[in-house]
Amino acid sequence: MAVTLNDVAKKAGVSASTVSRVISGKEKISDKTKEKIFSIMKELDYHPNSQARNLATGSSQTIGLVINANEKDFYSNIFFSSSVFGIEKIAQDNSYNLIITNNQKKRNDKASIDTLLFEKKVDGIILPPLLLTKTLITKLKNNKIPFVILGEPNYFKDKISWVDINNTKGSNLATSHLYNKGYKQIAFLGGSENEIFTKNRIIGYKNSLNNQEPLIFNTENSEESITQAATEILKNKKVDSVICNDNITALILSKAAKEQNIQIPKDLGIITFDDYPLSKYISPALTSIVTDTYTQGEMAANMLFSLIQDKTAITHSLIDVSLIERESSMRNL
Amino acid sequence: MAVTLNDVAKKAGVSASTVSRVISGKEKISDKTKEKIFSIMKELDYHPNSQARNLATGSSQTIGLVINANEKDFYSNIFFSSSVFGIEKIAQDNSYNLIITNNQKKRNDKASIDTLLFEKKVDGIILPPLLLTKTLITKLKNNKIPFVILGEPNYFKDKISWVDINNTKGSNLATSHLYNKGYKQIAFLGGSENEIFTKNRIIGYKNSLNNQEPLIFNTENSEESITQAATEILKNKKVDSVICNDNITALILSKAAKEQNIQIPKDLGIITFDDYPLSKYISPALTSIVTDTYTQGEMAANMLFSLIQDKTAITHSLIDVSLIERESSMRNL
DNA sequence: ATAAAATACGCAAGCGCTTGCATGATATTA
DNA sequence: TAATATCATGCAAGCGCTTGCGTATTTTAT
Repeated sequence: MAVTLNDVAKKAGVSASTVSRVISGKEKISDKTKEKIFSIMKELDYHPNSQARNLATGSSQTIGLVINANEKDFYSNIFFSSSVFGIEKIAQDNSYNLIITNNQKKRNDKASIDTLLFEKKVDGIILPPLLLTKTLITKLKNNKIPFVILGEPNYFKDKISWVDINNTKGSNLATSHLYNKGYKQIAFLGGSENEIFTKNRIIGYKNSLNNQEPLIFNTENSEESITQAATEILKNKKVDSVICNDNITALILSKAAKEQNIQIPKDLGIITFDDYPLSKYISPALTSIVTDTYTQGEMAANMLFSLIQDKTAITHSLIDVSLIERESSMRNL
Repeated sequence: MAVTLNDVAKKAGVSASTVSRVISGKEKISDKTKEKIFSIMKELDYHPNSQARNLATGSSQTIGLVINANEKDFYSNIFFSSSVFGIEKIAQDNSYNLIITNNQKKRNDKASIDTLLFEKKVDGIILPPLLLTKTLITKLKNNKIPFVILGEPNYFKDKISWVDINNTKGSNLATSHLYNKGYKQIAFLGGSENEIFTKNRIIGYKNSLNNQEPLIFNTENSEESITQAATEILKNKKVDSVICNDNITALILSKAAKEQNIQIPKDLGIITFDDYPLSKYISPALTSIVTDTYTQGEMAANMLFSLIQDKTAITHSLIDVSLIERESSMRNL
């Protein structure tokens, strides 16, 4: 049905190999035949069949992105979406396609990863830290499949390519900003230390502390848990400012504060990680640490393509963060 | 390097066809050889090469999703992410993979779509309404490529499969909710009638109006434009309630109102389309029309698989909406 | 017991493309 | 002008799998 290489070759009176070489452009072909073949390709509206090409070459011109997101979880959604845009951008720049698979615990787990890797033959894969088990690493290494982790991994940090947000720096910025504004007792609210990004944020927080004990309030990823921790913070009369692990946490805290007539930023300063587009429109607008997951995605994809070319090109990197000051920490000294 | 069908066949002392048949499971093979082959496949850790299979069968076991999103635009991101999860879910249920391509004007435009479609990378494709030009439709039809539109299309509504949110019903719900709360003069704020979803929302709004003229304030997708329209609304002393086209619009309006000491919901009722997870935590919490884009994605994918099986199975459908009442419209009568 | 039907499997061509090697034509050099 | 190098192209095998057709073997019916 569809027009094939051979159809083009026949019509042009040349062999299939010649047409193939014209398309790939990597070998010398006389200008005359080249033009002829190009015009015939146009005429017949020829499109190479990538399946066939891939079978012959052994490359799929495709990379995979595995995510482990609860479909209805906003946090993972928003994070996911901006990094995926970055990844897709770089893939497209390299004339690659991007296959996305959600790897849910509920579903038949590793099946989807295995399919991607061993059947679809993606040329490389980007994974979230949580999915990275030691057996998976072994499998990937054994099969020489390039991969990069979208975040700092728990194992083999040195032997694996990964990109993370510079979370410790984020906490540094937040902490010193609050001190500069005259706050004296800063608390950290949200997340669990099982999450490596939270762990890093807490490290950064602790490192920048001045004349105070760390005041850490971990939470689970649920409204109740966060509300409870927020209440506890507000009870603690020492605390005059809080670094929140994400926007929802910041909003829950902010709401609880309002209900107790605690004024923001006068009585309580708030900074949040992640700059959701909404957070500048709410009141008080939230001072935020900008975590550029789009760039993180770009970087991850770039690393992956380096690995695809040279399997030994292991690197890591941290995406820089910045602080945007808004009302929630703008205390008039 | 990798284990092939033939390796398995040789080791089992059978022909490749037999192994192939065992795998596909569609033909009679004796239990004895079946078991033998299965155990050898395990032993050798055999994975079928989908490139080869696809070349032989002509199917790619992959569907495509084309989006046209500005990578840094939150609106499109959040919309995109939930529908993509729905699509991916259904793809996985059907043992298909999902390729995602962002079709940016800046980039070489239709190249990405063409690659997906005509190089046999996908068996079908999901497109946003904006990308659907008449030439593309012709091309798709000519090539018998199954496709469904993620939203109501501008052309050929009857001859194309599509799923949209029931936007008119959304406006109906919002309007009658506001009337029930005792508001008398409802305005519609945001969006442009070029967007078909906005158009439908305005139709629904007009249809449910009671003893009032339509009060429509369209905006561009920019902060200034929205702020300006919001200011204008607040000047119009008739208006006592507003249906906003999205959350950011609602927040900008809400902020402007606060600055003028207009009280929500007492002096001004607000309802917004789309229920962002944040909107229940802000103050006033926003009454929202829930637009279930996850289900929309699922539905789109299901439609696509119907089309893949039977190219004539054209259908359309609207995803039901609901209203969640929160503070911004809770006037004490 | 014999014909007919069903079963289990092998053969080989084919899916559309790439690529190492070979070859004839043309250009370069001494 | 002969010898050598360079070009432009063709040949054919191969990538790993599927599938229509054919055949030997077993089962069922008579």
